[in-house]
Amino acid sequence: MAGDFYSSEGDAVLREAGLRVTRQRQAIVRVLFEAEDHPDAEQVLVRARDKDASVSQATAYRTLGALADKGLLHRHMFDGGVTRFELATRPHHDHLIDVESGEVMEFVSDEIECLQRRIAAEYGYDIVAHRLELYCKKRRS
Amino acid sequence: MAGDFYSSEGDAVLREAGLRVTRQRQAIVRVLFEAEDHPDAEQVLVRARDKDASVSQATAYRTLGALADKGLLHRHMFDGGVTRFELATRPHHDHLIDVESGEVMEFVSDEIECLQRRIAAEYGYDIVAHRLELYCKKRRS
DNA sequence: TTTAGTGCAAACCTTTTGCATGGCT
DNA sequence: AGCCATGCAAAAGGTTTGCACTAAA
Repeated sequence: MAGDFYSSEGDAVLREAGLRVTRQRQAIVRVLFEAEDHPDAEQVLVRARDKDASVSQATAYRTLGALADKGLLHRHMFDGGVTRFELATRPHHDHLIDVESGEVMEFVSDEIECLQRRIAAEYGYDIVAHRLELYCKKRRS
Repeated sequence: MAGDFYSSEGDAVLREAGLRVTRQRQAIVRVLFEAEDHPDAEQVLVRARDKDASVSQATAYRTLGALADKGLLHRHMFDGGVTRFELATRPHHDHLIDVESGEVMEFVSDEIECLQRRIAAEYGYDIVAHRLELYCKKRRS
């Protein structure tokens, strides 16, 4: 049931990207739909192999790259070193990272979005994309 | 004259980091003081060799890494793939990147800084660091 | 003199790619 | 059938590290 749902959703994403629907890609996209975190390629690979053991590293990277290039997936590099992925179908948000636990939270601020556009405009620019990350420590008071 | 100035400033930075003052490191730090852009390790290396041909790749990476770890240098990963450096002694600012020319501009917005702190506080957090990058295209109107 | 820094080259790690085979459409 | 996708393994690109030697303190 849940599997069917994700599977169909996933197939749609793949077709939208102009990619053929293969077992391996279905496994990868399902992992992305089920992910509640921001997995990197290695984690996606491991989880996808749980669904279909035949998924190779090359296919994981190629599929993630293709989906990201088509704009269906967002790439993040929170720490540096590893690229993390997130479905672009999710509503826009920025990230708050707990530097002690590594937990990543999401937030939205229309005020900040608005200020960003104003700043870009002052320089004569239009924003194509932006990245806002807050690295934080839990307040102990 | 200018050389002496930068040299002294550089020596101070190195001592502050608890590092020994060597010719190679002096060359590297001077490059950072003179840089008006956000060079990556490779660029720092090339420019440093211009001042002292004996600077090796290993020393460039080791020195940049040590200074960054000590907080005297900021690391950026604007595009993904390459780490770029910037002296931390410079006043705080965020970045606006022209995606067509690659040019990096700097800006400050007290309003945004303030909103960020407020958002973190809502989650019970204090901001340790943040990253705000606006990827933009020149407005053609 | 002691201890940290250096260059060189090899090792690392994540990501990409060439190639022959396999499988959507 | 045709063309795209796959797995494997090798390559690439940036960064790190082991080691014997050199130089700052």
